[in-house]
Amino acid sequence: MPKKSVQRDIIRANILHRFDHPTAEMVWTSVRQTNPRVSLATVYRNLESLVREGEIHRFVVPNEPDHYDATQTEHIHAHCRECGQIFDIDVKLNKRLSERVKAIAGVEVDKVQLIATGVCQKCQ
Amino acid sequence: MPKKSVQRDIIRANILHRFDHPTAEMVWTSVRQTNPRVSLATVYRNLESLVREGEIHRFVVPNEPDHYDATQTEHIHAHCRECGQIFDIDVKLNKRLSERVKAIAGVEVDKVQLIATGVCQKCQ
DNA sequence: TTAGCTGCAAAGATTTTGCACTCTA
DNA sequence: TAGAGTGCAAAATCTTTGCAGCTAA
Repeated sequence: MPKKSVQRDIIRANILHRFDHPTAEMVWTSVRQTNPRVSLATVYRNLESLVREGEIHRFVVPNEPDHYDATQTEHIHAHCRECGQIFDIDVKLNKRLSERVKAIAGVEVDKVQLIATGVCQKCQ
Repeated sequence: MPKKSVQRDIIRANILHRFDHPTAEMVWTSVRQTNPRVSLATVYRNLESLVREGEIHRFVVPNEPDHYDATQTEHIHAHCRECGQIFDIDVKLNKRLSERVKAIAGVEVDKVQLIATGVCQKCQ
């Protein structure tokens, strides 16, 4: 169990209460508005800690730093390469897919990330 | 059209003739065995150029540098976090999925990347 | 000849880590 | 008060870029 800390509470509250899928730096920017002394390293450390505990997820985006996601239901991401916005798409494929991967490649899958890249309506 | 160059031919041949999904550095290591003077920057530049021309694809892997892939048929990747090996899984989901993303989020998708992370048989 | 490539080194971008200090349990 | 968390700066990692020289067209 991580020890309680002011910074941890702030960072945790921030990521849990927003609906975009911020990068560490985005969380940092937001957190600093009320708590200017929080360092980016602390944001990274606490986000990683929340990932370890399963409260949030970290995912890769092409040509971008990693993003974090507090949504717990199964879904995939669409990413607009123009404005950077990330959209949740409610698609369930983990179970069947994991079975298939296990059968074909022998890999015991514990994490599936799907990212669809394109251009959103506003940016077209 | 890119201009012909010895380095380009070597790098292109290397990535097209291997079946793993190497990172730029892996291509570099391989290429240097026969051509020690090729620089890593040139490998990156030529791989990017091949991506632009559609001969290969570049894809993200969690906690790893980007990988490149010469396979042209639609598929997804399974990644062993222990040994780093990447497996191709023949799964078609682009078309239906892209339609869904378009309908729900309004994103015109041109690239779908799915990566399933876990532990392979050998590493279990 | 000249526009594009290359190697090298440096810069950029992202993320992690060492260390001295602070705070929680 | 011991151990964990923090800020800061430095290091680590991956990738791109500036520049002077080389090469293909």
